[in-house]
Amino acid sequence: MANPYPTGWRSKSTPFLAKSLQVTPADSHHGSWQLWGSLGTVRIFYHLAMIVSKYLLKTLRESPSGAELPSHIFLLRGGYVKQLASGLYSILPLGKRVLNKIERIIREEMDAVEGQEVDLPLVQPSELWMESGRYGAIGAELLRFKDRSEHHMVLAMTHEEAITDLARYVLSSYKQLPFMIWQFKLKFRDEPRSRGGLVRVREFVMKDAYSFHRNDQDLDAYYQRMYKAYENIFQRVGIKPIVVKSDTGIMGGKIAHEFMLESGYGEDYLIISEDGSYSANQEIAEFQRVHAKAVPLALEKVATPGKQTIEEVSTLLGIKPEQTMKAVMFEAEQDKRRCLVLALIRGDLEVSDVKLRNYLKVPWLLPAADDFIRSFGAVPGYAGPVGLKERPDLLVLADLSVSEAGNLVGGANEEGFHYRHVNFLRDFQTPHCGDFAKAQAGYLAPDGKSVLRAVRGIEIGNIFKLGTKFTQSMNCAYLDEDGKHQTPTMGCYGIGLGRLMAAAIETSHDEFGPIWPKEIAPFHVHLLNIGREPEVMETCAKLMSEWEAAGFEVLFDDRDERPGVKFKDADLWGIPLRLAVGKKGLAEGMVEWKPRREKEFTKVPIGELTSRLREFYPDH
RNA sequence: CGGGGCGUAGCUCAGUCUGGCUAGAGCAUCAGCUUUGGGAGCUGAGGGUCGUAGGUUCGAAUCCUGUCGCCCCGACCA
Repeated sequence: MANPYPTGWRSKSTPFLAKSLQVTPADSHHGSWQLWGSLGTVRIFYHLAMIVSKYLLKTLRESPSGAELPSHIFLLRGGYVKQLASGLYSILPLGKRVLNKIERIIREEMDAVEGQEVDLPLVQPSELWMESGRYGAIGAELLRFKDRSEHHMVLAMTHEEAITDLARYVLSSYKQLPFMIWQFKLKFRDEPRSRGGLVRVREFVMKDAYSFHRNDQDLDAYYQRMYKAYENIFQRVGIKPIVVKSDTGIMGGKIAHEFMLESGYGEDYLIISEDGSYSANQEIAEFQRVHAKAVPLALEKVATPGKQTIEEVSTLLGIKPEQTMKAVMFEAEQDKRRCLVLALIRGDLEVSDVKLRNYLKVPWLLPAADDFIRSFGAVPGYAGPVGLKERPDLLVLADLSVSEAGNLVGGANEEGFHYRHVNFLRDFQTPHCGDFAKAQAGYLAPDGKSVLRAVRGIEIGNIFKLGTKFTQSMNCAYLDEDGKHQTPTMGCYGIGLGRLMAAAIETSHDEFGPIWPKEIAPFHVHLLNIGREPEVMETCAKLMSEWEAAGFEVLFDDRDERPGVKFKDADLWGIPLRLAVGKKGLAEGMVEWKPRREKEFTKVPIGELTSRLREFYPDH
């Protein structure tokens, strides 16, 4: 370059600035910038180093209205993301760097379990989803539309169908099994309500992995390896998840685990035993019922005029709610027939509709309409199982709290009357007895050895033994040693990247901003100058180029801002190490060394910085 | 989908109840000067069809109706 000071002469009164720091585009073909100093030219490559004055980000002094979670506030204030619409976020360069780091970690862990990375379409033909049966089973969350040639299409909310389609194309022999295919891929879910910044969004990138196996034993073994891989991933991003058993829902699988971050903002309720031996999502959590065995007394009708709720009835009769029986009624469709579901449960417990749905194998349950209830001879408010005529479309389900207890007060199916001393088998029967109750804090753990407590959690990943749900419905098969067609069994494993980034902040922040774990911080080093003296700027330029050459990622805050502004932004950017170069320190040959996690800085001789850096990042 | 709240400058908000001059402040941005260790000071500048459509009125950010958007609680969530 002929002219070392081509543009941007800042100030007539401080011409030395132009010599100390002048940033211009380098040879435009190299996508880099050059810093001029008396040392000569320093070329800066974007992927390794960045100078703040050229970086596309914007920090906010105040948090935008509506942001409540620390992760939401800091991601917006720090310039990591920007909201475009409800549940839709633009990722800015700084946020993208964090996501890239997360991707790198996940890719390494997927490699370690022999995953093969692919990329499948977001837009998919509806036929594919009809084939698996999910087109009808999923509601408005699945976005459906027509393309210009009137083909029915969907935006994929997950990729089981597409992956099974790929698997049935490539898979022919047992010799190919097992294998695992995975991708980082956009998902779209038309959520009824997005919330909490990146915690629940409508469009997001997910790492989704799918494994194919000859049998359940092989799937079980691989599932365990994936479980371990997930533990590695979360540990590396600085998160300590609670792992819970979870609902397998209409996916039809067998076993699933969710990796949850405990958080008061979480959408899921987790049930955990005090001794730590049991944990499950509340949807499916089990517990041990406590009930007194009693000698059945004679059935007795009592007048309870106007008393419909458990509370009213038990108060009137002077008994405890646990001596009553509640009948909760739903409508469901089973075998294409509209059915009345009469769920019986002890008065003090609550019905879990997830458990009901899973037992009945139906996708939905609706509260039953009054006239529908009456058509079965039951009376809303006074409904009970006693005296109801058996019908094929009447499904009576008895929770263990009812079938194993006795002498309960239940509805008489007559306006204003209940029965005392209702007993299972003697007064009513049903083959459908089981666990249909929602577990609550304070109940006994399934093993009876400790008490359950409830915490809220954010789901940050799941692993799922799918079984043959997709391979069967979509006709994915292979030939075994005997030349016979066999259906492979599947597992699927997901992690939402944006949510993971938010979860990392939820786990690690202070009042000023995030404290990024070393492995996912957007940069390794945050370098900043205090004062604009030539020697300060030159030292910064020299250090930057030295570290860049050593492979460290450096963010240099070269702005002509007051130290306070730079420190505040440094906190907001949360880079693990902040190094400040100022005239005073420089006079002693020192630079200020401040890990983000610590309150105070220490002074380090300039000559030792690079070796200290290597100690700070031993894995680098 | 039910309940609640909010839409005024890039961001945070005042003004709306009780209609009335050219629609305001702080922060941010641009220019200049000063300043330089935890979000500086002064001077000046740019930036808003007050979400949108209609209505009432001599006159609407303000009152009425519709509509769109955003947030929170609940329902929902492979």
